[in-house]
Order: sequence, then structure tokens, then C-alpha cells
Amino acid sequence: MSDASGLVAGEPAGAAVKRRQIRPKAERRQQLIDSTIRCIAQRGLSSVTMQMVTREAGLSVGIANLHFQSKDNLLKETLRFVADEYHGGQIEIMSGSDMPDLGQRLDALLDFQFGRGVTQRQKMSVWFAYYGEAGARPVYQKIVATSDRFAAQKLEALFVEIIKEGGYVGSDARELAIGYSALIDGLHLGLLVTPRELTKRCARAVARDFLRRAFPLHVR
Amino acid sequence: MSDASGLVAGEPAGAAVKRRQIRPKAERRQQLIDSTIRCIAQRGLSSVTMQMVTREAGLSVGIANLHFQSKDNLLKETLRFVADEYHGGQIEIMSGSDMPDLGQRLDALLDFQFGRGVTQRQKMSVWFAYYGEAGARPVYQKIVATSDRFAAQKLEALFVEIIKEGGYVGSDARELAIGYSALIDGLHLGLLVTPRELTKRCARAVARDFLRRAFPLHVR
DNA sequence: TGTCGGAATGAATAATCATTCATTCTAGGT
DNA sequence: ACCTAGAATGAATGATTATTCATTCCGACA
Repeated sequence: MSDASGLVAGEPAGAAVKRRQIRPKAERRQQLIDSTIRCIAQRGLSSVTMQMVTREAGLSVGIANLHFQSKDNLLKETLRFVADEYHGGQIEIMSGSDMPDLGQRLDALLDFQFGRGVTQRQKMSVWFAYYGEAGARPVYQKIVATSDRFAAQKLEALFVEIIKEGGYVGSDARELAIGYSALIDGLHLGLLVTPRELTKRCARAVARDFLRRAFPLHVR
Repeated sequence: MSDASGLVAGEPAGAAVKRRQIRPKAERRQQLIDSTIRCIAQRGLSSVTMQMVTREAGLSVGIANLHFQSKDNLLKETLRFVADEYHGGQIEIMSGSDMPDLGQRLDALLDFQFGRGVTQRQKMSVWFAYYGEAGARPVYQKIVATSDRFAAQKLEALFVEIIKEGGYVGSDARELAIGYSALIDGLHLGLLVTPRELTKRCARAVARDFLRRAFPLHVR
């Protein structure tokens, strides 16, 4: 038996032979984070295993600990990624100096919040999976709070501008910003938990209605 | 050594000697559900163990499987209990024929939603822990959806009455009900995740503001 | 007071999982 | 073509955990 391997060299053997690939660290990290997101969405945060994540990524079990040290850390980094993506996108739109019309900026915000990127079931699942654990895990609270606070400030600033421009008396920007953020979160939650009874279109309309009542001169 | 036990018979020995107690099935079930709620709030749904729950309840590990067959079932029953308690309380207030004044009924609803019972961190933690898993667990979706749908109908019916009474033209009861529910969920989420930046008092004010904009004649 | 159905116990079991690390293999540099 | 740093692998390990069930013991009833 001169050839110990089960396969003749170079043979595809039906299922393609998996070749070990070496890739830069940053790429592998992202690959694992993406895989973690898919796993959480499909199986739930509480039943995600390292085997599951690495298998989904098409890698071996050892690799996750090589790049993330521990499962706990992988989960933290995944949350950080999702939070940054969500709040980052929002912040970009709200600051958007390339969009001078304020009403238009509100519409762009709605598009982002109920568009393809954010409301993919996958991302929402992950988002709320972490919220669910946040009550018991201060680390998660901290990660979310950091980017959340910044986004809240930007939103409040935008509302201040709008209130000034529209001369809406008796409206408190801070209170409205808190309300709008909460409304968006609640609608996303509805889309996740009762998708049969709440469509994306309807959710968007409800959010828009909130803005219309607050800023009638700016929204339609 | 004639006495193998560490304690002399009948001796309290500092810490009271734990005596086995036999109690009716219903009582034990509730005791275990309460314990599960505390455990989820303190440690997170994903790290709750049967040992933890039974220990917290002051019982042995076998007892949970005796009354609930499996951990999975215990978690399902716990969710059912929390969902029923929350929606049940809401429904009672909304139907409340003992409270003819509609504006007053809205205030009672606010009191319930931001009062002691519902917004205890414990209950909120549990609530969102399950929401977090709902994306991956249709069973949870189903349990919540059942009572949720009923509460949504009651809220819509209440809003229909209010709209008729106040003659609020151009207001859609269904859309407002969806918005209000989402807002409440979002505010509860905020209270849970960023308690430092959102007080209960403030959350209540934001919710009230929503109602005031929708039904100015009824709320303040 | 004695008896007994079944509630309660917890040590034992079997399964799952995160983490380690000796080994293998790749790709860029010479 | 050869060498080598370090990326990638996955079997092995040890820790946790849900679930079982032989045994213990309570308390209602006769």
C-alpha cells in the first residue's frame, strides 16, 4: 500500500476535495462574524455552538479560538459589528450634509430603517437576541449603549433643526427623539415576532405617521 | 462512630434543617415558574440551567422534570405565564366597562404599562429574552402571537371608540394601535437596555405624548 | 398508631460543548 | 526549487448539563 491517502492525487472524487486556504486575519474574522450572524438567526443565540459557527463558515473548530480567543469574545465582536452597522448607517443619514432638505432626510432615514439592509430577518434576529440577554449581561448593554447614545444625539440634533425650521411650538426634540427611536425598535420587534400580522410596508407607514404628526410641514 | 449523620436528631444546627415538604402540584408548578423568571432575569435565558432553577426554588433537580417533563417545556410554560399576565392585565383595562370615561381608561393603561408590575426589570428581562429567541423558535412566536393578537384587537376597538367620540378625522384606529403597541414595546426595551438614560417617568411621558397627539381632546 | 400512594430527592448517566495543542499544510520570499 | 513563518486543522480533554430512576420520606386516612 504505497498510497495511504484515500484519494488519488488531484482527484475531485465526486464532492470537490476541500483544500486548505490561508487568508488574512481580517478576512477570516469577518467570515466568522457573518457565519455567527446566520447561526444566531437560524438557531437562536442560546443554542449557537462553536461547531455550528465554524461549520457554517466552512472552517475547522480551532480557527474561531485562534482569531477570537473565546466564544464569548466572538459573540461580543459580532454584536459590536451589528450595532456599528445599524447605528453607523443611521448616523450617516442624519448628519448627511449632502442632503439639505430636512424632510427629505427623514424619508431617507425611513428608507434605511425599513429597507433591505436593516430589516433582514437575520439582522433583526441577532439584534433582539442580544437585547434579550442584555438584562443579564452588562457587557452587551455597554456595547449597544455606546453607539446608541451617539445615534440618539444625532437624532435629537436633527429634530432640533426641524423644530426650529418649522416653528413647531410646544415640541420637545429630546422627547420626540426618544419616542421615535422606541417606535422604530418596537416596529422591528413586531416584524420579527409577528411577521404575519405586520408587513414592512405597514410598519413604514406607521413610523411615517408618527413623523407627520410631529412635523406636519416637513412630512407630506 | 455510632451516628453517621453529621447532625444529632432534631437539632437545628445553626442553619435550619431543611425538611422535605409535600405540596400540591399546581403550587409547585407556580413556584418553579417564578424561580425560572428570576433566573432568566439574573443570568439570561441562554445560561439558565435546571440546577439553577430548582436550587433557586429550594427544591431538588428531579422535581422540575416531574412537573414539566423537560426543560424545554418549563421554558415554554414560563413564557406562557408571562405573556398571559401582561396581555391579560392590558385586556382587562381596555375592556373595562367599569370605567366609562375613555380618557381615564387610557391613563389606567399607561399606569399599568409603566407601573410596578410590568416594568419590573425581572419581567422585562424575561419578556425580551424570549423575543430574542422568537426569530429562531416558532413555538415562542406562537405563544406570544396568541395573546398578542387578542390584545391588539382590544386596543384597536378602544381607539375606534375614542376616534368616534372625539370626531378625529383622518385617523386610522388600526394604524394608531400598531404604533402605540410598538412604542410601548420600544420604551420597555429602552428601560431594560439603557436604564441610565431613560427613566420610567420619562418613558411614560413619551407614551402619553403619543396619545395626546392622536387624541388631543381625551388626553390632557 | 399504622399503612401506603405518590411527592420529593439527588447520585449516576449519557450527551454536548468550549477549548487546547501537536501536527499538517500553504504561500510568499529567496 | 526550496524554506519557513504562521495559518489551519481536528482529535482529545475536561467541564457542564439535561434527564433518569432507585430510594426516601411525608401526611392523609383508616
